[in-house]
Amino acid sequence: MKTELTETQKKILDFLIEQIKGKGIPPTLADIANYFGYSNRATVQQHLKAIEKKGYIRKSPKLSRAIELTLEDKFFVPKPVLGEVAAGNPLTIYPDAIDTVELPTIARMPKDSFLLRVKGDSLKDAYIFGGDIVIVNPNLEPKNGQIVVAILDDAAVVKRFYKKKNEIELVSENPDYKTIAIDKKYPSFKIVGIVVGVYRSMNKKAG
Amino acid sequence: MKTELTETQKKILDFLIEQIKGKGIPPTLADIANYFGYSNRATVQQHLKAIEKKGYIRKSPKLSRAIELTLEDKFFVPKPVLGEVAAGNPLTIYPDAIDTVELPTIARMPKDSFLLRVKGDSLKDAYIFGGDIVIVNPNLEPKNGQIVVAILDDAAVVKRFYKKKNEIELVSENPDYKTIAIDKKYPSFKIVGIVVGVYRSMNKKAG
DNA sequence: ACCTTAGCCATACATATGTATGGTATTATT
DNA sequence: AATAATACCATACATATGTATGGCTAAGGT
Repeated sequence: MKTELTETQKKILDFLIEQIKGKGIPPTLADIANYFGYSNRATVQQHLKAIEKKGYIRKSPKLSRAIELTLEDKFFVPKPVLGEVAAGNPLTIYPDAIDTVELPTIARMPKDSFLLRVKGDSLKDAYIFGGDIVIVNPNLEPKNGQIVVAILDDAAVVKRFYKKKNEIELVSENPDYKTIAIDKKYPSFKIVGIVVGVYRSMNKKAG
Repeated sequence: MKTELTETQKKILDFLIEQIKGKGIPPTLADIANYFGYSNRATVQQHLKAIEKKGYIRKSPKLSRAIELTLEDKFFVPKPVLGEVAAGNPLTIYPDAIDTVELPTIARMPKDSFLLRVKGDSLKDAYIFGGDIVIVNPNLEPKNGQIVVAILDDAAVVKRFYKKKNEIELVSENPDYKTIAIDKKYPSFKIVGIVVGVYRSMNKKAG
């Protein structure tokens, strides 16, 4: 059914997904034309018609911005996961996306937030398990007792945060792992963000 | 800054949130007028102007559907929770929303899905705990081993689903609770939907 | 050479959409 | 009684938006 898209059509579809998923509102033909530098909406119109014909989008006639992603029928839209983060022992954080989670449409990213997949079980007493996706907000100040993502010597960890006098304690919610204490001036330490939520898809067998 | 909204304005704002968050695309003035039975777009126009003046939305002039929710800055948007659902013993399901979860914008509801807050711990071995929000999709056929929400004698339960020859088994993921077996013809039994995801906010202390 | 496909532009058109303005009725407040 | 705010309607207008049609070029297949 679905034929391959040409390069140009792919770029336009990418733009559509980016706008719809990211910005939340489908663009008008004029928007698309403007973005790609087309002087004419008819050009866009023809590309959209081609993309629709190949089954990737659906359009309602005469209505503005009425572009729907057919992908959405699958309920799941790919979202990049920035890296794996160790709840147990530190793992390397990857510069690029290392994996793609099938995140349901329920999961539209909060602005500036990002996702990490948790590996290990050091937070199991906080009910966060390996395979869970944590939603990380980098724009919040950590408070004592909150679960944070931190980078320590180029590796990322998820731990509960406690601020002491001269050092910061990162404690696991699992007695098998011991607390990490970091001097506040330690250079290669950085709080990446705060875990504001946990999401777990039920596609794979839970547990 | 933000003044109180009138009843009518509240209803319109609710509709806006519902459309933007649920359907993914802001409505046109005509859409809103149609929904509320207004014969005229100008009526809507004036309401929107009032709502904007009070700071709840932002509009871009001359552009179609260019209604933004100012709430979105807060990252969290209120979502109704339809009821409580017992993971342990059945509880009554409420006709209206009993509570409101601050669901992050990461959590845009899949179409027709709804939320339930889990009470009890019968699913703890499936890593679902009391207080968690389950996302329920009523439009999927349950398969063996999936976690479903079911109504049994006017009470709702969350259990793992298994289809047998003449009966349906609902098993808890916790040895403390015993399996429920229902004859397929039992009248007051109904599968409500399938749990497609679990969300837990980290606002309150986890655990 | 011929045809198809992709990619782009220009023009023209219908209407969907937002906007401005003025009017009426109701209710509450002063 | 006067005033203001809310809620709704009708009409008129400008333009944003989608659509239809034709034409032009480059690349590739037959």
